[in-house]
Amino acid sequence: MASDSQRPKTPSTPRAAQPTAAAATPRKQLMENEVLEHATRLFAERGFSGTSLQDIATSMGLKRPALYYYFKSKDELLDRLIVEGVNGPAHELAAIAKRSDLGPAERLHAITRQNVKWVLTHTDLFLLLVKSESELSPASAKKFNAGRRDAADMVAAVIEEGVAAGELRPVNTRVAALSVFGISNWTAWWFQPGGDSIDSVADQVADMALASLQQSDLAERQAMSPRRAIAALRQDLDRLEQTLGQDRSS
Amino acid sequence: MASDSQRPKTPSTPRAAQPTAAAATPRKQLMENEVLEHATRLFAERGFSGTSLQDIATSMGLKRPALYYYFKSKDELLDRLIVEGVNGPAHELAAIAKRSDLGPAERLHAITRQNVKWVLTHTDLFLLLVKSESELSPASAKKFNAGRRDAADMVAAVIEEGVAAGELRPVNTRVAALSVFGISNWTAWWFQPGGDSIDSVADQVADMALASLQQSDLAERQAMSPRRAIAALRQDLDRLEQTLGQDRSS
DNA sequence: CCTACCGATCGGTAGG
DNA sequence: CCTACCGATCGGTAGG
Repeated sequence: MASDSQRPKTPSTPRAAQPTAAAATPRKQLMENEVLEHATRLFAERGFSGTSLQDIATSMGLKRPALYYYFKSKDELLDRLIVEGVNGPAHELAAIAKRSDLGPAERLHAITRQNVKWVLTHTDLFLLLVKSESELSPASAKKFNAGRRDAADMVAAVIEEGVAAGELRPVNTRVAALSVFGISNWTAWWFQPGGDSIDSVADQVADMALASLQQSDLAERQAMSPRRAIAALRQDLDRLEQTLGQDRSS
Repeated sequence: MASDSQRPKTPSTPRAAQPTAAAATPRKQLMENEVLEHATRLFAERGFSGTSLQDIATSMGLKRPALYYYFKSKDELLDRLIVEGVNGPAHELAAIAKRSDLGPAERLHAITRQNVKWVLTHTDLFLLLVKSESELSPASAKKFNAGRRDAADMVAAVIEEGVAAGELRPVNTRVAALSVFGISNWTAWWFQPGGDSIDSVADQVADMALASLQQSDLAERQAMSPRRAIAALRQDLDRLEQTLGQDRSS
């Protein structure tokens, strides 16, 4: 076997610092990730069809055929990215939806917040997904659509629960859920790294999403039991007392 | 001058049924629009780079070079569509923003409603704009960005006014305005012609957009004058009376 | 609005 | 990971 001067020799004892099988081919894995990152950025900017493998190779200082050492085809490259984009946010959102320590309104807020944060920390991948949806392989398109549907169903279920609990307004849950995704996802098009932080934007957008569906005090009072109406009156009196307390002459 | 057998002769009296100069070349104009429509649909589906002139020609039953009888280049075709997409909704939105018969909250609702209706009646053109932004000529990109900025500024100004009037919550007006566009624009990705009507969806989304920024009764009461606090108390009493009236035994 | 043609570039492969 | 090459397709033009 000819020695490869480019590749540093690994220690002769195979068990040294290799906890997983994935670490067996570190060099190739590293380059693979490098290709994926460059491809994500370029596909997001110019679209899948608008980006040639030549573009990707040039951006990495490689010749185009070198990419075939890591990927079978341009389509496989895209499919790899799609899987990443579909599976990435799903688990975190599902985990929030299941939390029993939060009411439905609180979960809706947390989900929106998390969704915005994911979009803004994976903007290239997100824009790539949205722009290249029509160019996916049939298998990837199926996964992509299933992931989108599951996410919408999950949010719709939380909203449904919130409506039943009287925390949210009675609405078309499908329209409401998709609108929550709309307000979240659109951040990808306008967020500027120089201005508000990702956390700040996520908070503001989550506040708006929750407020857009929250039961107003007025509507709540209109459907109120006598006992709760009296409690509300007491609150109003407290508030009035406070207001007058600030200006005793009135 | 050689006569053109393809073009039907116009009546010798030039004032007959020709109100505008645009009607002078009806045949070519008609075909031009036909090309634009097919191009819009295909560009929206597969993107600008993902659609060849061959695709467009085939979809119209023409050979590819025939398209050059109507357009100088593929880029000119795109630019023509961009202008349509940028100028289309701008006037209507600006008109609503200026209406003095409506309060700022009402104007925000009307603007959102109109925006959703435009997106859902021009979905192909809208998706084309969003997907092909990076492939625009420098001149078109400039117009496109200016149009987007103007629209956001206009909505931000209405929101600012609503905050000053106490109708809307104090928020970052830029984030709020862009979020209103987010909830509106995203309808392009999920609206299904079979379900709720465009008007119904536009109403629901506008309700959510307004609610997302509307001053809650609670916050309003907290900043209330004694006179208004007493009025609110009276309303609460009315409501309590009504509730008890439905069940005199309690 | 067509046929015939152009150079450039595309994704992908052979062979090392 | 490179050089050299493949057929296919791209946008655009000549000439009618």
